[in-house]
Amino acid sequence: MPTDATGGPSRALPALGALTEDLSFLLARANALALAAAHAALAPLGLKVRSYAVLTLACAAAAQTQRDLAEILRLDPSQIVSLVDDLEKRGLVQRQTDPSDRRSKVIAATEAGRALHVEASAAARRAEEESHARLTEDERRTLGELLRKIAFDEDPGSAGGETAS
Amino acid sequence: MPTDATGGPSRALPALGALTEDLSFLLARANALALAAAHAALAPLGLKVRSYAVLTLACAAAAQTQRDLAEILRLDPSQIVSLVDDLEKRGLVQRQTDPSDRRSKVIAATEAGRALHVEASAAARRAEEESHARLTEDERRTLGELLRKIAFDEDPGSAGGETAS
DNA sequence: TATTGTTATACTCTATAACTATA
DNA sequence: TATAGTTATAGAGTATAACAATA
Repeated sequence: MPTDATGGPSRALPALGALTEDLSFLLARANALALAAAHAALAPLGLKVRSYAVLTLACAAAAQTQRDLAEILRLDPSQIVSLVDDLEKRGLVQRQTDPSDRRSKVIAATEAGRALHVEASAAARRAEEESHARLTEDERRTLGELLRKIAFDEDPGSAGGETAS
Repeated sequence: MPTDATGGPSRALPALGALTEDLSFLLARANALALAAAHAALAPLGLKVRSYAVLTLACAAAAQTQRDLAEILRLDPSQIVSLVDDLEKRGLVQRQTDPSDRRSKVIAATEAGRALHVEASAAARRAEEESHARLTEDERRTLGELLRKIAFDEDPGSAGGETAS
């Protein structure tokens, strides 16, 4: 029934031992919790975290090709296809052939897509609020800074180009 | 090629926009990075993050049944079976029928298992060191505290029993 | 020849339900 | 009857390779 090597809330766990000190374990668990909350919040709108991310980018100011989306979301281009397929079938986004390079397709949100995104965005925020309820505004800012260092500020000198999983 | 809605290191991404402010997005991305580093570090030892976690618990002081492992790792008991199967075939852990309740099986690490765990633990630590390189000792402690609040300290009054994903 | 989007395929992971043996 | 472990199966998710259209 559970999914990730992480998961649920409180309920005293047996003998977790040193694991509660392990940053990677905590990261995985916190992420699973936030992910679960987001999924639950988006489900009523017919969205998953992935499709919500695509819709979000489609609503962004700058137009993005599918290739862009794949890079931003670190997904394979072939996975973007099915995500966009689904959103397009539901009239939430449109594929527009880029005139300057007719191989590329720019993904643009429709009016309906933008409307749904407003709702979805609010739902996602509520979910985040729920899973981060124990953090003060200050703590959230701090957490953001620290996570950004791990997620983005990697030393350019070190690792080559890790591929997730 | 990529996997998670997150992933790789630096390399300036196009138009990430407000996403860099989104705690959930940062959490997912940081986790994917740490996970990827751990997987890469453990692979040469024939372990994945999951099997390493099981081996770690099998090496712990307190004896754990498969049911315990399932709860701690938030995995379904049926998934524990195949993880333990694999480790047992390789002579790293043993299933011992609990005399006090012959339905249960306690998972215990063998000598070989403990030896491998020492190596694996070091590899995991090196991987963590790599993905958290930009954090000072102080920052890591802070990050741990904040993540623990999200991962464990959930308000007992709120959520019932979310199931990851 | 290289690249974008697409399709197809295999493989892993996850979710469920049933079965057995014990209690 | 309830629980621990097991098995089986269906569905997501992921990884790869190939293909058509365009550059």
